[in-house]
Amino acid sequence: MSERMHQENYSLGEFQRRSISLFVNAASALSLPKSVGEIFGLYYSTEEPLSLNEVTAYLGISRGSASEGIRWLRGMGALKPVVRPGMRREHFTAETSLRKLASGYLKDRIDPHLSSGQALLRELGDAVDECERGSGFQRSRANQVASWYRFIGRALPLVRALAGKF
Amino acid sequence: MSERMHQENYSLGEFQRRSISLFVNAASALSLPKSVGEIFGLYYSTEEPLSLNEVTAYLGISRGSASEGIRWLRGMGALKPVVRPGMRREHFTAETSLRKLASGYLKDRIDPHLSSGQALLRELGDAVDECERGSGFQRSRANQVASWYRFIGRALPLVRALAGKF
DNA sequence: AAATTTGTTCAAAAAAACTTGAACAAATCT
DNA sequence: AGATTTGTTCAAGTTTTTTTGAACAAATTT
Repeated sequence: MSERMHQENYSLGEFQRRSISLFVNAASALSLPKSVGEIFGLYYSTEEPLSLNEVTAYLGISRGSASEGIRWLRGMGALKPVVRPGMRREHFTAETSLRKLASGYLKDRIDPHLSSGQALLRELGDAVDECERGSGFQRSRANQVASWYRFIGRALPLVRALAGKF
Repeated sequence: MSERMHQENYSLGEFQRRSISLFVNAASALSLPKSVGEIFGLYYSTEEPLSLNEVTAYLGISRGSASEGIRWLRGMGALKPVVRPGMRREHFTAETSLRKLASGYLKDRIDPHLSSGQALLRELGDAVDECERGSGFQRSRANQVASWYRFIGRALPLVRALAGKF
């Protein structure tokens, strides 16, 4: 055969396979794509830094998926670039600080919704005020949601802080 | 036309429209279907208890969606059946206790993943133990994830408790 | 410099999630 | 009872999300 095996059959160990299952489960809990869970699980369970190519070889997923997943994980700070001097290309390792992982996730996936939510909340308040006959019912509901947002605004930093203890 | 308008053209007020936007946004933050956000937004912004039929009339969504969405919301305790005696059918109102809403959500969407995760975590630990040469690396990773799960197991009740203050 | 390896991008394919509407059952009304 | 209203279920249709793979660019090797 004239074809060289351009993608060695990297195979996963027991520990890696189980880590991957664990993080795929976590990804599903957070409504993240399965591939993101697989990729992070692989990094988390592998001591050596890995390149994109190695990820595709280990997981048997396409380059597109791997690229996309790695980009996302890196963007939220779950993968750290490793400077292996003299090494061919970019390699990464898993971030293992729960505080950083949590912050990254919150910043990327929650904060945007939170601020757009606050804008909508303001509009809701305006609607009640302007409308004059802001029936007591509407007024009290608007106040209640506002207090919920205040709660969330305080609870999230608290979670980040607590996560730092681990 | 021999057709009777079997679905009056219920129309939404300003306050309702804005509430709905707000909860659609929240639904998206929680990766819930848009229709669920719409339905809860409608209930939250409407003083009178509503039946499924009224929901479809107000929102212009199909009975299937409404049924599905209401079932889900009721299942997690976000809608309360109202016993309007002498009233045609089941009517509901929005639950407004943040503690109950949060508990319901956590119980329905998080707890299941959490316990399946704990099972997987146990398997991971077993894998490390059995394998004998549970390289220090693997051992320490397994311990770390275990501590994360412990953290989450404590943080969630805390969130529930705090949410009770609102 | 040609050939090879590595990574990115993006259109098309596949899969998953959501919605619709029609058939059905149960309750309510005439 | 017959007709009507209300709600459920589920197969089929639609939309959205995710994955793939091929074309391209940059870096590396020979």
